[in-house]
Amino acid sequence: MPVDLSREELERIDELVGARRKIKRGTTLFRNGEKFTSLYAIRTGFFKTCVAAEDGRDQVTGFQMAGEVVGLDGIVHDHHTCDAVALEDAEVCVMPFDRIEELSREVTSLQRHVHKIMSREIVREHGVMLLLGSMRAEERLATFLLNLVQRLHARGFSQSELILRMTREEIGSFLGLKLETVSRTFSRFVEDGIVEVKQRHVRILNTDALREIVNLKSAG
Amino acid sequence: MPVDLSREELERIDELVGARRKIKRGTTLFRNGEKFTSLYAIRTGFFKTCVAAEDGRDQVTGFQMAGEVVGLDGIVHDHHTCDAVALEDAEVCVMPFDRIEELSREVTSLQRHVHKIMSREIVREHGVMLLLGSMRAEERLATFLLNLVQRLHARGFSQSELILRMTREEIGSFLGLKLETVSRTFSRFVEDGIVEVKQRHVRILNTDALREIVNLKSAG
DNA sequence: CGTAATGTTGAGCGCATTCAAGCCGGGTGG
DNA sequence: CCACCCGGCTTGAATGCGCTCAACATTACG
Repeated sequence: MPVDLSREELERIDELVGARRKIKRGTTLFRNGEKFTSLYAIRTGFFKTCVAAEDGRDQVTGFQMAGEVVGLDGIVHDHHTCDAVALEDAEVCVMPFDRIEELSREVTSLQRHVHKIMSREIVREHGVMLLLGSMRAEERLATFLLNLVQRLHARGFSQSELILRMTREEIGSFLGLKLETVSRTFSRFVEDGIVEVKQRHVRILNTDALREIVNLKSAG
Repeated sequence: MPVDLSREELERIDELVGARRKIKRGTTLFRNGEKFTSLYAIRTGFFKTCVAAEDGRDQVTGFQMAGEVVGLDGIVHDHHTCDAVALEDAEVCVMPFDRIEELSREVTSLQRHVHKIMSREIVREHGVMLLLGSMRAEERLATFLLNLVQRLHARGFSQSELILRMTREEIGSFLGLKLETVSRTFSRFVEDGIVEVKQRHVRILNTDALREIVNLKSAG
């Protein structure tokens, strides 16, 4: 948790980090219906969260990487309402929510931090709603790639190269597209010289072109 | 705020309700870019919240009614990232966020309540993402109507009759559809005897049929 | 090395959109 | 009181984007 804190505050916050937990690729950190006890800070690895409709269809609601927090959905009803699945071997810090609430009554900056994390998630989801509600396939994929590479860059990775940890189907589920459409859209980007794609390895050749696709939208 | 509280706690919470504010129909409670200071509990009236893309398109992210809270988006960056527009004359309680944080350090049940409100919003948005990402027009509108009537019923209104406070275009924006599609879908429901529609007045004749539409989905 | 999972590509279709015309209802001013 | 206007709504016809279905290619993995 990268916040400005005094040493004393930091020591207090160490208290709330309970056990660490390793999650094997393909297994769940928590599942829809399970009792909610903790938030999880991702240390390493990559997750997806998804909600399910009764008929079996599911919607990926987000992809999370190191430094991000999952589990906020469970607070309202004391039970989780989505699944968190590791897309590669991962490790998380388990932060019992009781402790978080207890500590954030004493440490103002932690309280503030928790509020911001939740608000950030709300704002992020607003962005996804905009994407799902009004963008076309190319815009969605361009937005997705830019967002992903930006978050990776903030973690010290390349601005132009990335490895997708998720399948075309999972990307499609997140973006409200079928996997074939995702694949075709990738191919169009490749034809246009915007990216190189070799399976899950993506190299962005022309970031500005991606930005244009996002900004032109239907106005073009 | 309907929570179980001791008398003392209730008195403390009264402290955080600052002024009330009246919002005329068509005007904004807050706007994208404005400084964030407070959350707002809706006392009367009906709001929409919407985010804007650079090119002018906007996406309605939700409709809010009495008893619901708006403004959570502003916490992360100390500025609002969406607009809240009154769809009819409305009145809200202004709750300065400083006071909320202060008080919720002392009143455990308030702290818990604030966390639940934010988590509830996150879960609600998951549902909208599922809708936008994987449902067809009929399912979206059926889901929308059922949700609206259920929330109204919880406030003492009819289970089967409602007045839409928003235009077809606003419904469409929320559901990721064009206004013509919303209109056509309403017409289809009318043909099928599921609802009666006279402008913004809607009477649900067959709730089960709406539920079926939602649950059958593409599996049908 | 063989099998299953994942990804690519093609052809045809269908649902929602686009474009366009007309309708309804409420409000305003003559 | 009626004529008019304008925003909101409905409906029709044609288009097109993304989906479905299907075949094949590639990769991962036991």
